[in-house]
Amino acid sequence: MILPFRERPVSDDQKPSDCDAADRFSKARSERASALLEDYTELIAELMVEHGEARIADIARSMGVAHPTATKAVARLKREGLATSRPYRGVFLTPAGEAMAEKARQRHRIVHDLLLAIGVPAEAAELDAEGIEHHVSEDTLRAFAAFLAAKGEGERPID
Amino acid sequence: MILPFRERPVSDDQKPSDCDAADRFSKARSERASALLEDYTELIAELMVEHGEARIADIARSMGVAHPTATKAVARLKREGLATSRPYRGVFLTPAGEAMAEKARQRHRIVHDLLLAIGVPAEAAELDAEGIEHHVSEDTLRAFAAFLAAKGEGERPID
DNA sequence: TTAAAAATATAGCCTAGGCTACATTTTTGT
DNA sequence: ACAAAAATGTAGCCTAGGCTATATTTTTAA
Repeated sequence: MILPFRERPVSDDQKPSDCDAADRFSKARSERASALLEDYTELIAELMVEHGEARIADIARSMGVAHPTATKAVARLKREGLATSRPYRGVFLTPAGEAMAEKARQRHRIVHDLLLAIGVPAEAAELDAEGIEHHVSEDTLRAFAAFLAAKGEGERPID
Repeated sequence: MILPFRERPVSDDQKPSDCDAADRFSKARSERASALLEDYTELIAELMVEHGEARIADIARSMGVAHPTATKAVARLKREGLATSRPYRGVFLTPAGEAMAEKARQRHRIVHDLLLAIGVPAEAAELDAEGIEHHVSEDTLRAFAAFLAAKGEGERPID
């Protein structure tokens, strides 16, 4: 016999520390949704530095997608006020886009360094950081940075 | 002037350790795609243990989605051979589904423990583990486990 | 300078994963 | 036993994010 959810004894439901599974899953879902935008802004910023411009073809190649997919993504970036572009010209980040890219870059670096500090092989750290970075909250990031600082690996002269 | 990608000087392109950005992004994308299936199998397994059955309503509530969304997800689980169900009855995991749930549970626990060991606040560890777990490779998981073992926190009597 | 090549745009299709609204079946309680 | 409530199913809509195919514009090179 199944009781309606709210009438079930609380202790039977979840541990007190488990602040409702729905919250965790919702958070993870919304992070997944914004992950792509962060990836694109981060990549565009990187291309600007490396090549002086960010072309659709380069973006598509680096993201590993067909160019119409990159075009669509850029359209969404523009819609969200993160980028600008004009037909047949490169893509540029707005200040908001730059800010997002910079935050992503920092988070990526810290996550990557932490994985290395934990003893994760370099190649795995490289690959996994990309997925993990989008799910690291401010609190967690702070803890990572503190851990790195304590290990004396907080500074990286070359990036 | 922009050269076609393949003709650009390699050193200008990316660092040698950067085994093509496209690979990283593709990996992250495919992980995002399977993350939901893992979440559902993990949740269904948990509901089976806690309530003796996994109803659509409970699944939807715990995932924080409307029930038709849960129904669709279950349909996909069935299509992929991870679950079975009959109209107006609960959902059951196949052996493949059980295996996926068990792997997810293990990964979740190790990631969660690692975050705590690093010094992440309990609440943040709880929330972030949900998103992070899907992006942790076997190599990285092994490194996490080794780190925990070295810190003497590999064992957790209660789970 | 002009034809070929490369880059970009656009149209149209697909799947996943959300949602609401509404129909149907089970379960519950009197 | 049966009406009300709860659970489930189903239809249909939306957006994101993939893709291919085809048109158009820029760039390159002969």
